[in-house]
Amino acid sequence: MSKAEKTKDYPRPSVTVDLVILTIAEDDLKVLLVRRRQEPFKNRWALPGGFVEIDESLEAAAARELEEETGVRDVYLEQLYTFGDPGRDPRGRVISVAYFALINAEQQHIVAADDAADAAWHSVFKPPKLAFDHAQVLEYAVWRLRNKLEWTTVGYELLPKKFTLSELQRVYEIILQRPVDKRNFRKKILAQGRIRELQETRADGAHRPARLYTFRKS
Amino acid sequence: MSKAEKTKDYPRPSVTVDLVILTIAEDDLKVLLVRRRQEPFKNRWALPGGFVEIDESLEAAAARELEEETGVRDVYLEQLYTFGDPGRDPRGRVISVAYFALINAEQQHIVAADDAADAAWHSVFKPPKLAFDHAQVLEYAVWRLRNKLEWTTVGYELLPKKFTLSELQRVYEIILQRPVDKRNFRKKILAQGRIRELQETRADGAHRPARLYTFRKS
DNA sequence: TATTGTTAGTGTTCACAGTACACTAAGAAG
DNA sequence: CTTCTTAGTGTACTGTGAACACTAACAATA
Repeated sequence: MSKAEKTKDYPRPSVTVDLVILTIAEDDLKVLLVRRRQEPFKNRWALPGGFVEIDESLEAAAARELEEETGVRDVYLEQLYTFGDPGRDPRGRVISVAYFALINAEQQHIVAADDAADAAWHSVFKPPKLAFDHAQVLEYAVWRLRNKLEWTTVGYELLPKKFTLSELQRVYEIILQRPVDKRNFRKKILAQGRIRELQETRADGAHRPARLYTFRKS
Repeated sequence: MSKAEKTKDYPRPSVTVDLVILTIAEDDLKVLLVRRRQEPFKNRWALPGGFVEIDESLEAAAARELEEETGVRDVYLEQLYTFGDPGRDPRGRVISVAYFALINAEQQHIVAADDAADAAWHSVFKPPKLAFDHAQVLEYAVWRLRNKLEWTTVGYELLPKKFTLSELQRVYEIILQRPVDKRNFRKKILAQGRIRELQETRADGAHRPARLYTFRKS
């Protein structure tokens, strides 16, 4: 900032936001990708994103793009990292602020805006070849999600309001890609005191119905 | 990125890097600040920083600014967060990618480049009023450093090659702002196996000399 | 209506890590 | 040789994470 007075002397890069939109579906962790219709990387899959408007905060730009792509708002959204290597976009200098968003199964109605007609969910664990440096961005997002899962309550963002402990456990197993002990898991989660037991159960098959819980936002 | 094809339609923000350069001195955690000579915030202290050149990576820009301000290179440097609220700079849209750097006592020869003649170390715990949103940036840097201290080996970046365990403990106490138990600290640090005992001691006063250790980069 | 299949739900033991806590060792100064 | 100051060391307790197997409740069907 010390030299901001010289603003006009400097050629300015373009600034975009790229979104890693994650959800749980089909017993897998999925990322929303859009197929590119222009060069460069024509027909490759890419993370959704777009330019930051001149009078809009980075977070607002990310939220706007998210809503354009998925129709959802008011979901978990966090800044990830800023990627700005010259050469990451063959058309010129583009600095991209990556965000990651978590949406739950109830919010997965993709309304695919014009510029994202070819949007689809892909497994984050075996994604297609991605445009730009998006493979790196995605990898970092998954790493960050795994870390946050252990220290925060982000897991709940991937579930609907009411959920069973087995569903929550499955979310952890899918993200961490390893089995989790049922008893230890329940003990730990309940000890945190972040969820409230409901006087309700859900039966979904030929077996004992599961008790429903809800996240207690404090 | 999906709309990058329309680059030319968008007014571009300026992009800068701001640096939170931290060191241990005078038994305190210090940040390097520069006094602004122009409006806005004339005469206020600010984090050093500057524009990202069009063909330079963000990290390279940060390293370059760091070297301009302090003369040091090859030190710990990590991207912190990107601040981009419209209005954070009264002159126009400026998006700033914040980095934090750690330098040790031996590297504190500030060579104050032209544009930073008024550079000085200030306590991070009671800093002067800062320009722009730099107070927020600084606060976030300290929070991040505290976290990293517990999970990584960043602490060693603040010490010279050879150091005593008491010096290392003091670094932890200063950053965490709480006393640390000597025996538990030594046990934990030695158990990590990240430092190597040297066949050397240092006497600096009327008391038993302390054994020197060195960080083992693996 | 009894049996089978399937998921829900529950406690205890053990290993390890973090924490609390007090004395001896080695040098310099006087 | 006494005093002062920092370096250096071990043990007991507490809480947390990990391993591990059986009963409960329902639907389906024989």
